[in-house]
Amino acid sequence: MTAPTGVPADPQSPDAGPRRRAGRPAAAVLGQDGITTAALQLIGRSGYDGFTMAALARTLNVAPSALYNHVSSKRDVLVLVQDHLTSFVDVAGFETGPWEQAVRDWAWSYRDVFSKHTPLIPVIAVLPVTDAPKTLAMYEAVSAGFGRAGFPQERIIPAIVALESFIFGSAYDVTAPADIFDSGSMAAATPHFTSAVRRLAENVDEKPADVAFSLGLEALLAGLGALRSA
Amino acid sequence: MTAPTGVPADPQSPDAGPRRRAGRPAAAVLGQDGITTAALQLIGRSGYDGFTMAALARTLNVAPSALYNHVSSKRDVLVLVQDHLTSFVDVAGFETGPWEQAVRDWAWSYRDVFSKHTPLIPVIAVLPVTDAPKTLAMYEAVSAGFGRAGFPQERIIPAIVALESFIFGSAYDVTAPADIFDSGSMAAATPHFTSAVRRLAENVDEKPADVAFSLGLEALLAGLGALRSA
DNA sequence: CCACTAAATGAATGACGTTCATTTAGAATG
DNA sequence: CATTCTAAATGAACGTCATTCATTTAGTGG
Repeated sequence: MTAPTGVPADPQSPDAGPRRRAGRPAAAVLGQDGITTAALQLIGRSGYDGFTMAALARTLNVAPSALYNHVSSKRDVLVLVQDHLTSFVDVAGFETGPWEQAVRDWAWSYRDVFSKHTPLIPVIAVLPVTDAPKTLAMYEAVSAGFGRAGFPQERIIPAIVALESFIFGSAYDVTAPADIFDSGSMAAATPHFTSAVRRLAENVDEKPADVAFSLGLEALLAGLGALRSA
Repeated sequence: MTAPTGVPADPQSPDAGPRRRAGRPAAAVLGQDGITTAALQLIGRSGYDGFTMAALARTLNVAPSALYNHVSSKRDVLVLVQDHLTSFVDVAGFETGPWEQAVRDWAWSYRDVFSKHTPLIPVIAVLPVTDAPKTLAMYEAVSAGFGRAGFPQERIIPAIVALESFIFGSAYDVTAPADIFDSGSMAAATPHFTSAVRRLAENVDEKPADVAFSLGLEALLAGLGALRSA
């Protein structure tokens, strides 16, 4: 219905760079790879609040609707980002070193990566591995390590899932405000809790989230390690 | 600007019940308690997708904007719901029974409650306890139990946080699709993982999420329990 | 009796994700 | 070289939400 103008006027504000005309450009918007890295940049710059399809399109000098030629939903973009981030998780230890240290390195790096991306956790946690090849590769490396370490086959997946659950929950913990346990005016009514919190606050050297993560991880390592036969 | 009619015509569709007139009714919209239980009902009926401020208002026979007299944001409602749900978590064991069984009961019930409310987890995980009195009460009961069981004061909060992290992550796991680990066409490229998954699938008696949760919880119980002095 | 105030209204706003008809211009085909 | 095919981009709608605001209403307390 709208009168086509052949060369549409650029409606962008003057600060925006020159916008590509319609038609097939040199290499599209760079496809899913380009979208993924652009999304990662945008998230790094503006956080997940500023991460909007419109903002992502602006980053790529493209109209928002153009994104839907390469991706079928915003959730799709999040999945791409998630899978990309997984390649930063350290699984090297599983090929060489002892099981315990391998799990330690893996778990810490896994937590660190996603503590900066907690909005992805609800997505990852229920995502079929088919939709995330790099994540699948990570599972393969970890599974192989568990097998080599002498885990019975039927315990490998449950053990990994248990560790992952702990990791995801702990990633949230990293982002919690420092005063999350400050009971404020209710302190008198909660003596045991309040005194325990005070003791925790006395330790100024280590971050509370790291203390809790270390404690839980070492407990899991000891408990799960006992399942090995070798 | 709009001409006031004194008695405004009810613009609702015929299926809606009689709408209250403006002004101060008998007991408001029931205040925060009423909103909380209405929200819980609505979520139970329509899930978190259907849980919208408009839908919540309709449940209460009220205009959406009226909710903002009692609550300052949708997130506020979620916090109210979260705190209410916490009262369903079982902490009875901490007052009577042995520590291990108390933690078991607590952890399982905690996971079960929030596995049906995973959209609340990002909210809970970073929520200051001041904003959630019932949650604070739960922490008090748990802290007291840990103290009685002989935990050193400075380890109580980290231990609870570690357990909670594991619980939150595991709550997501409960909602994961059954085929989440089906590697599909990539099966050949991931032999270790694929064979481990196959072994898991052979167990038809127990749900995978329960196996993983039990495994991780028992490991944590053993590992953390060793911290007790008594 | 009157001023005060809690509470409800409904219209308006501003994001945001997503859809769709249409256009464009390389690539492929003959 | 002409024609057809098609991936990719456009911009104008939508529809859905949360949230705000000026205004009205009706108990309550002085």
